[in-house]
Amino acid sequence: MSRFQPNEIEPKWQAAWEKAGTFTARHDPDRPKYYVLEMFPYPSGNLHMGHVRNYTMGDVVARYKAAQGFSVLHPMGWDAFGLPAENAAMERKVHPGDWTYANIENMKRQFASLGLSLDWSREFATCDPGYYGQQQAMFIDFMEKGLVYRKNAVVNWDPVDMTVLANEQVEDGRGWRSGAVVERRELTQWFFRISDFSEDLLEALDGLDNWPEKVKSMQRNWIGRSRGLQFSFSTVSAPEGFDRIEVYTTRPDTLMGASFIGVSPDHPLAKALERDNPDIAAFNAECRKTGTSEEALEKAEKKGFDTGLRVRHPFDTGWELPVWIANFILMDYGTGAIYGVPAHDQRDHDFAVKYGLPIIDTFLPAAGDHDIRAAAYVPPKSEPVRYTRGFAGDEVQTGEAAIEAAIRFCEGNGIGQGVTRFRLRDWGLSRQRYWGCPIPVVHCDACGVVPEKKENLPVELPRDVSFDKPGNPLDRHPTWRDVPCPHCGRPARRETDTMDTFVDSSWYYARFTAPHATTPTDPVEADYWMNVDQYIGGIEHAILHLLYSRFFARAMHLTGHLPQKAIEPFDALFTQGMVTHEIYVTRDDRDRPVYHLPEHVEWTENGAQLGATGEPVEVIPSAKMSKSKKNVVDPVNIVSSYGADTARWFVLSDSPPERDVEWTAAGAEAAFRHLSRVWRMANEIATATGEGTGDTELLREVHKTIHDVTMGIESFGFNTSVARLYAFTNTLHKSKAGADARRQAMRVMAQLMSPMTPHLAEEIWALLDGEGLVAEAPWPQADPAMLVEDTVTMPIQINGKRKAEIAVARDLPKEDIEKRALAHDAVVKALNGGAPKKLIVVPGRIINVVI
RNA sequence: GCCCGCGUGGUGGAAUGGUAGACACAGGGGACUUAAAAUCCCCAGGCCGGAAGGCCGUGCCGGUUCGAGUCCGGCCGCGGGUACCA
Repeated sequence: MSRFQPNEIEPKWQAAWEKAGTFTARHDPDRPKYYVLEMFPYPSGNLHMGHVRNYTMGDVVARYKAAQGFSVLHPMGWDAFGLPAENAAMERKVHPGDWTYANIENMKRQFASLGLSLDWSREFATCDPGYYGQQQAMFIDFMEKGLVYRKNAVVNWDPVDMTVLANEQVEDGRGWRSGAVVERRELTQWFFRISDFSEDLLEALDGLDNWPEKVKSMQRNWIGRSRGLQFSFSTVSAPEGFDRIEVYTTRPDTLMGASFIGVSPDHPLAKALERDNPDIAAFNAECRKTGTSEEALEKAEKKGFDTGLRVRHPFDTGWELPVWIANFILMDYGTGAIYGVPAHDQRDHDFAVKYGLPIIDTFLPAAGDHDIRAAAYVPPKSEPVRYTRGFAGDEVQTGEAAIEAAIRFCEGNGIGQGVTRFRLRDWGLSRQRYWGCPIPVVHCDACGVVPEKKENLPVELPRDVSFDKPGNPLDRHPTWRDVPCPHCGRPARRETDTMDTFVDSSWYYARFTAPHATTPTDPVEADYWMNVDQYIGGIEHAILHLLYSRFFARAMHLTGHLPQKAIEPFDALFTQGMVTHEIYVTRDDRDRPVYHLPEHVEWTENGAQLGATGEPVEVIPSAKMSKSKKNVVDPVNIVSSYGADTARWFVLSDSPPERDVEWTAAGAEAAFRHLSRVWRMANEIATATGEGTGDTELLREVHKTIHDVTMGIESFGFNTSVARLYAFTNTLHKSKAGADARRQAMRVMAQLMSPMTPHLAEEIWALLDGEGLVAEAPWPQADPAMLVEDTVTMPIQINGKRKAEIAVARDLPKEDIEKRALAHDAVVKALNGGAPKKLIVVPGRIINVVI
């Protein structure tokens, strides 16, 4: 017998599938469709284990659903715009387009070796003009529907490189290349009105029954609906135009505990004051040196500046409160101004202690006490508390009741009004970069902002650009920028901002239903294939990508590009865990981290070191594999030495799909050994003859295995399906059943393995005279009658601890089980002549004797 | 900081509130072999014990329950997101 040789059988079956057109999606009105989609990859140039895991999972679902008779759509494409291409252009003097398409070619070849059941005829990259041109057409439609607008927003500005930085490019407040302190700078930018959909995007989450609760929970918090009071304080001797300061609070019941007013450094009042006050200007400038990310702002040391202005408390005009500028107040949320209640907010408490501001309690525990000097008192809003400075509602009431009472009271007294607000901000889509989808508008001195004519789309990126200077090459392109106005024909300027790459990935699922259509979608195809029945991707996309896609589907429906049923485009979502790996780092002469690929690191008795130089390497615990940290593993080596089936089997077997998995080399060898063993068994069985014993027992195991493996796939418990197939391999190996029974068992096993190890499954299927391709064979059915056992083993617990077990007939009445249990030696001994306090019998499950 | 997860043997993990550790990896013992590889068989949570058996055990502390890895509360640690990484 020859050996198991994946590099021979895998290309053979890949060719057979291609010849048969097995994976070509067919619009077949007579069959139920199933659309399975994995989040498409960024073409970094190399497949990594995270891809293998993600796409193998999707492939299991796709192949399984096909076997169940569905007309399956399982497409693949490339999320091809983005920063790394521009970085490559700067570092290696290659054109971003050339770099990207070369990466795609390379990765596609690697993909092919995995034997995924993909319909490559639908492939596209988001950087194809054919794709982004349709995106531009939709942008224009969105403009017409009022879903797009422009406003000022802040960006990270590198004053040395004179360029806008991504948050990722800001390290400790400094630009990653220049090392310059980053500043916040305002630019006019394009926005989608996603916040118009806040309520709908929130409410509709309740209907997404097949989404993970954690993702819905994250989105709910992100959208962040809050109920509160908006009102204004009247100011004392403020600059002109600032007679009032508008604030929003979710805790109006604490108004009598107000201690100060805080405004954002970006608040109009703060900006007005800094014109005449150099100290305020200096403070604000200092605040603006914090990056734009929420994380940076929130983690920064809380600082304030007393403006000297005062406001009057709305309940008591003799009570004046100081107005501070505080660096932790975000201009983007609420009104950019708050009042601080140190007694009931820890951040305000810290601030009050730091600057010697009063701490005034408004409520205390209903029973007991709380030292308000030491820490803020912040009980859950649902907990009843005793109001010491209440002004509406009962003395003892919950925060929730008090908030509503306070809103009613204030509204009744002409002090502001109750409002519902959302944390969700509009989606800023402008990027000052080259490698993205051009925003298809023209700026004309006479006509203003004019959309490009649709017949002129796509607005293509110019090829001839240089990256020798930082900043957006489109901005300094000699000819691309200067165009006639589409409206009046006079000289005008193209918009040089491109779109956020999240726009590209917000509708690709819809484009896959008609990837070659001359409109963004084709109504007939969209109607047949939408929605995505199963979407699979990383948890890191739980909020932004998925929320933006939900918004985009709604916007596409409003502009006639998707049917009503597709406004929630993903019927079911599965978030797989990440593939993690240790990180290897050394420091450069400026003590900045330099990351190293695992393949460049060697382990010695002194620890990890660089293979080339022997320089010691610091090992940082496992984290998400990312190109920037270089903690990536190349699966190509595994495929070339063990074959795709081994790689697939391994990534499915070692960890539950939703959990992170740390990649190890150890398991690959074991996976290969197992598949070799299965292959050997199939060869033995193929030539076996004669009768044996235990045919029925083997058949029962076959049916139990069908059941368990099927349940595993249905519930995304691929690792348990794999474990079950391991166990069945052992069973079949030990079985003394006759040749026919073992052949039948082996054929079923090939079918059950086919979604996971499709090449080996085909080989075995052919070896055992299976009909046609196993990839096109119907899924085996478990016979329910074969699944039930006649006797069951029941554990006997005494006081909740297992002490014995008895075997009873499956349908033995409860009373008889009780009798049998009480008669058991261990129970008799434990009872010592007495009667049990309680006897719990769950038939088929457990017996618990309480003494 | 805030939001969301996760935490089980040496390792990856299994377990509708009902026998914790299935199935593997690494390890140990044995068979086969001149030998090795490969393959096959067996052992294996910890502690005590020759064994029978006993005690402990799912990050930590507490609670609900006849019964908690699973549910609830509070900690600790790790990870993801934090609106310009994708």
